[in-house]
Amino acid sequence: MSDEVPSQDEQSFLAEYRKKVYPRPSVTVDLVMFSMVDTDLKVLLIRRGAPPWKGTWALPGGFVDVGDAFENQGEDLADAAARELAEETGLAKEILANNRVHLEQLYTFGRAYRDPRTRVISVAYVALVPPQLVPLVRAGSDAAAVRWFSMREEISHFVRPGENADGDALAFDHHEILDMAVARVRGKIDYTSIACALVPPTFTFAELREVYEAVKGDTFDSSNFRRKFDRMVVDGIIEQAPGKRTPGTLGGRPAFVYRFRP
Amino acid sequence: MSDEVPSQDEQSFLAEYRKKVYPRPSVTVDLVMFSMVDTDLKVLLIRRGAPPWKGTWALPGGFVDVGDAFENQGEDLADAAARELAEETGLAKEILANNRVHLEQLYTFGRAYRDPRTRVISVAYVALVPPQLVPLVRAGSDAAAVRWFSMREEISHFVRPGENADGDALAFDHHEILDMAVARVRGKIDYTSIACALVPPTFTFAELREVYEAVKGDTFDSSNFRRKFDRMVVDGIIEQAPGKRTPGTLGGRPAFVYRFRP
DNA sequence: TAAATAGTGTCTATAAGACATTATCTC
DNA sequence: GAGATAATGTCTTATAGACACTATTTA
Repeated sequence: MSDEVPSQDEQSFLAEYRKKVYPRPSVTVDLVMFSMVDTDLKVLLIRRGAPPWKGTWALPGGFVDVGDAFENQGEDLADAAARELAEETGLAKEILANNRVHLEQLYTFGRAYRDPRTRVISVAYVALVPPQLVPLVRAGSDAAAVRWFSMREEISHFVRPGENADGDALAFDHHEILDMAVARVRGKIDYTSIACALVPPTFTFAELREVYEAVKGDTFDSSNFRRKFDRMVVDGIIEQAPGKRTPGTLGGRPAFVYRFRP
Repeated sequence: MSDEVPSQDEQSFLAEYRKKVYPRPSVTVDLVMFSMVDTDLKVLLIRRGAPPWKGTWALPGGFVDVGDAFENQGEDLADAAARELAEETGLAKEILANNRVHLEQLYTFGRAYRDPRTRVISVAYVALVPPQLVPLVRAGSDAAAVRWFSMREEISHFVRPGENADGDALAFDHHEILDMAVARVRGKIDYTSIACALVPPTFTFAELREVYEAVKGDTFDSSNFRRKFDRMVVDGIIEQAPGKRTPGTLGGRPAFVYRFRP
């Protein structure tokens, strides 16, 4: 080896670099998928068909495809989340393309030993699924079953790890992820229009209000909520659609119908 | 092999699992460290001493230690961020322990090919560094230099990738990370007390107002801002400290001094 | 007409912006 | 006293909660 060190350009550095391999974590995306059924906020859980936590309810998710990690670096994180969403629900691409699903990154959970298999760092995403897709969801390949759980009635019965109580727990640290997801949606519903991702393509004032009430876990005064609703109309977020919709079975004044503005 | 499949318990599954190895990404933490110097919001950048992007300014950061990824799963993400903060600034543990630094996870950036070396997924953290630590920061081992850049005067001169203009760019996708960090702090300063992480241990009304003005990039009416300030006092977030502080060089009425409540 | 749901009007309390005024220091 | 900065007072407007009221449908 000569004393003269050749100026190592980035090309040759790259070739060198790829020879060294340090231990790396696995990276997954986990999905907190919310939707509305009747007047309830629901979250989609899968029953795990394989260890670890076999047989327990968990958030859907899967590994991010990173190709060979060098020449082919694989898929983006948001693409991985969208792919998992399609796979775990069995919803076809065309259906998802025609029914806009709100998808946003939530937080990254990477505590050591959160997965016994190996170091797993999980990037969690929140998905808001329009309610017309709920009946179409089927168990994907990895899961023994999928089910929509009521946040109000059912999720509260799951215990958190460390709570010395009866009842089932969610797999891994998924209760923590779910808690943060609810907090995110609750926070953002006040100053964004994400609620619109949880109503059908056309909806009434009352239907939008039900979304707010389900998310916030509280009731909204009809008159005051209409101020918020009217602001959305004048701001051009929503607009009136043709026709009216007759409420419940026992009569009542038909309501105007609205839709999103594209 | 017999027809009878032994019921595979989680223990044996684990042993099996570890034999298989799929390609994995590298995971890093990147830090957006903000502080105040005079009346300016500053961000700490390092000049990269090694390829890729050698010689360009970048956010400090480094790889997450994942141990061997199996029996030893390494450090938590927040611990990695805290460790990098200490390493890149040269600040001793004791100093950091005595000067509370606000550290929160921002977002995870994982676009394919964002790093030419290999697939790198970066968990970005925002750190708010109290101003008394600014003079103590020295270049860490990995960096050729560190410098606090004024968000108002200097960062605006860096171009974003794709902008066909003169001027330097930040390394990787760090401009995107920085943009999101500013947006996060700007948003949270309104409804949290994070501004308190950017003032000295004792501070005046005017000093806290300067933090708000630097973060928001706007001026605040003194009288109206005092309402916010008074609310923090009655809410018990801050309290009056003994003594007064004489302002600028040319006289003026001395101001009351405040501190955080523990 | 009763029950049910949709939609309107109004009073009040709170918070925020604009701006005028008083107070206390140094030189 | 002049200049400088700190602290207070007040008027107006915007927004949110509480609640009373009117409107339109079915059975």
